[in-house]
Amino acid sequence: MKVPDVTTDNAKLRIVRAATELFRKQGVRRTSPDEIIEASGTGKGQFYHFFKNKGGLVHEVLRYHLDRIENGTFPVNFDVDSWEALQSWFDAQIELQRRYSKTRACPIGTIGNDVTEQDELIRKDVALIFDVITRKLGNFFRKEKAAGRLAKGADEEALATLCVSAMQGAMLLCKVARTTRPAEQAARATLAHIQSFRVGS
Amino acid sequence: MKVPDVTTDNAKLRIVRAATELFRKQGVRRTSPDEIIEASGTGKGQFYHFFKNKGGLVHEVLRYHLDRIENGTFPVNFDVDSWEALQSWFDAQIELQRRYSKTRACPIGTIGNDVTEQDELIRKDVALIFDVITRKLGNFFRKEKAAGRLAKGADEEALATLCVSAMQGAMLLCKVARTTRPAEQAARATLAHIQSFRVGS
Amino acid sequence: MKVPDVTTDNAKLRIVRAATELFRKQGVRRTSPDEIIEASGTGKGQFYHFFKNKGGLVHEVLRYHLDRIENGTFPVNFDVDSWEALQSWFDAQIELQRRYSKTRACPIGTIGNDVTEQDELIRKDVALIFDVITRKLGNFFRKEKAAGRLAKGADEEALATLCVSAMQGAMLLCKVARTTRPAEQAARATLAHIQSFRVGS
Amino acid sequence: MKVPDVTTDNAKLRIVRAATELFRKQGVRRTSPDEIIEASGTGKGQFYHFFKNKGGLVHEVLRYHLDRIENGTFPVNFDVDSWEALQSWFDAQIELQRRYSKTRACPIGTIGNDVTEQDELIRKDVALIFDVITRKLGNFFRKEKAAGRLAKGADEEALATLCVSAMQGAMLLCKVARTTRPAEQAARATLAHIQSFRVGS
DNA sequence: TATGAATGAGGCTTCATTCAT
DNA sequence: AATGAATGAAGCCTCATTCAT
Repeated sequence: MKVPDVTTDNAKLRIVRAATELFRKQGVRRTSPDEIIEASGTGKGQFYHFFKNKGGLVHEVLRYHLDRIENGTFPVNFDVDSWEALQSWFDAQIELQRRYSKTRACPIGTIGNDVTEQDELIRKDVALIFDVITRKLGNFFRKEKAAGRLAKGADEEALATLCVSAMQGAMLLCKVARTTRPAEQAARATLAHIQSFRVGS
Repeated sequence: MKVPDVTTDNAKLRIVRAATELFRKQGVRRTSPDEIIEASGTGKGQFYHFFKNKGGLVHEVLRYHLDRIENGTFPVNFDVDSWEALQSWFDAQIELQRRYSKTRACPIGTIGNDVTEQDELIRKDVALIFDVITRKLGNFFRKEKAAGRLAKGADEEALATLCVSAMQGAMLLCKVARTTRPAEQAARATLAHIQSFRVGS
Repeated sequence: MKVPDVTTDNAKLRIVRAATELFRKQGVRRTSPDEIIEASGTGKGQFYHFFKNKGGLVHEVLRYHLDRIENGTFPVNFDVDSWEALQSWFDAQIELQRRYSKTRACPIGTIGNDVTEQDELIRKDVALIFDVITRKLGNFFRKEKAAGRLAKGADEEALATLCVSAMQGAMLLCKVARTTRPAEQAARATLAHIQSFRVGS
Repeated sequence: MKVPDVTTDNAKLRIVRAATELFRKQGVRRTSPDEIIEASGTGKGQFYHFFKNKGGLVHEVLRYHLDRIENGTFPVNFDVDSWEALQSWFDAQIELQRRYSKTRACPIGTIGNDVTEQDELIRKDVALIFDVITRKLGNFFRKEKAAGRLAKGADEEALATLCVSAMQGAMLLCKVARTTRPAEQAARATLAHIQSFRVGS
């Protein structure tokens, strides 16, 4: 498996990267192939050579996100393995909000929101990513419960879903209100809820 | 003198209603003036006679939502005044998800997600609505605290923000996963968290 | 003949006046009925009650200009009856340029330039006005020649045409160059030419 | 390998040429992109592929005029280098009027008249062209003065400005009066004025 | 691989005018 | 004489995609 050479290589990767950034900034629908081509410094032919169509590119962008989530190069680390890491998980998202205060910072959520009934493939891509994320958080809770550090009654999956939902929703509120407050409140409340299940410590 | 018949009459209202439904179903961006004109049985000139432009219509649609929220005719009742009503508030949203399982059910969130840096006016409209909603939930918590039925340490506003965030985010997860599960889990967890602050009862 | 009462009376006059100003500022084509209606504080029905269509209004605006030219209330006085008045005629136009340096100041020329093959009626209106203007200047030259103050060889009509042409053309140059220089140079040269025919004095 | 055939090939040039002609005939405002696309036998996408927008096309059309002025392929020759050439310069414009008796024949003036406050770029393009033209005429006068064939007191630039202004204005009069008379009179008078500065000969 | 010209459907908006009251 | 809703053609432009080289 070839490791892509970032500097010279690979119009394809350049397109994926340019698209990733543009999709995060303005959403999929508002980003035209021309814009991506321009930003990536490639040509029209390249685009349709590498990707069947715009949807094909979105698919690859989502794969790219998933890759980064799995190898830990995504701006937020989903491999939570300690209570500190959980705290950091929330903090990282608030930090993203602060940095890009005018846009929906989560690139996955942004794409998910643009999905329509038509894009079955993409919908599944996004679903898969949220699934992976939720499972990663859930794994931490399951591990803690197994270790007797989380109450028996805690529903690990529900807690994980709450984390993801609350932060995704909070980012929407942050975006429209132009403040990081909702994310901070949602994060604090969610964490408090989870902590209430902690045992011992 | 003609008595205005709400169902047939009144091109402006017909446009607002058609747009409301289309925006909810497919988002603002994917809905063209032509489509709205067609669906409302009006004409191009009407559209631009009543609304400065598409953004102007979005503004009116949001005002329409706000009106319905305030007078209780919105599909979800935000005037929560009892613990049962709070439970219903969550249930109503899950029910909406179930009904429109293929789309993002919350019409406000859908519009909010389509907002860009350009639409300052609309962004503020959406922010206002989320503010009203959050305040309404917060009012219930404040009332309960005042009545001694909610722990002193509870942060009413944070709880309200969590409710709204969690459900907005959960609806995104529901949409991409085509299941109401995330909404159910998020609702249950959020409610459990809030209940943990209840006193007496 | 009724003297229109400026303050209360006469939606029609209000429309004509608003249109006159808008046409001068932005040309006929760039000015829509709606804009005129808005500026005149009248209603759509008024407009089409008083004028058959937009062209009909242009016709009336031109009549309005002609009236003002004939009764001396136009911003430039065309009833030249002395060499000083001739000088003033040039100066007034340069002054108009200075005042409205960003637009073609002559309201007649502006309308004339917007005329197409279709607007036969309006073309004739404009032609008539330029005819009246040219004749007025010509009359002065004829009078002076009759009085022996202008050389026998002078072609009065050609001189008048030169005056009008040079200033109309110069105003175009002024507008695109954003300076009154062309008008000043054209005026000076034209005047010098005419003066060269003066006899005695 | 295809040899580019200027008449059929090259959509961009075909668009510029079609636009040039349509702009001259009916002005910029009255000419729609669709009309140009139709006349040039191209497609909508072509148009916006080659030109940012309609204004961008106008800009290119003006550059095209300037190119033709500078390389002598414009219908009027501005490289006046003799008194006969000066006479021809006037005659050519009268001839243009005769040929297109129903429209404003000067394509530059026609565009200049359509310019609004918004089109800064285009305004400057037109100003530049008039500048070039005026300078070319002025150069002839300067050369003649240097050679002692034009009176010392003659203002070369003012004379050039008079030539351009008078003919531009006269063409407006011609258009509205549907006769070439104003152009003939203005030309004759202007020439007479200039001749009065000739020395010797 | 790579380039960019070509295509045409459709999106948003303006405009001049007519109609019902 | 007055109001403003209704109409639909047309204007300008963007977009996703295909084609020729």
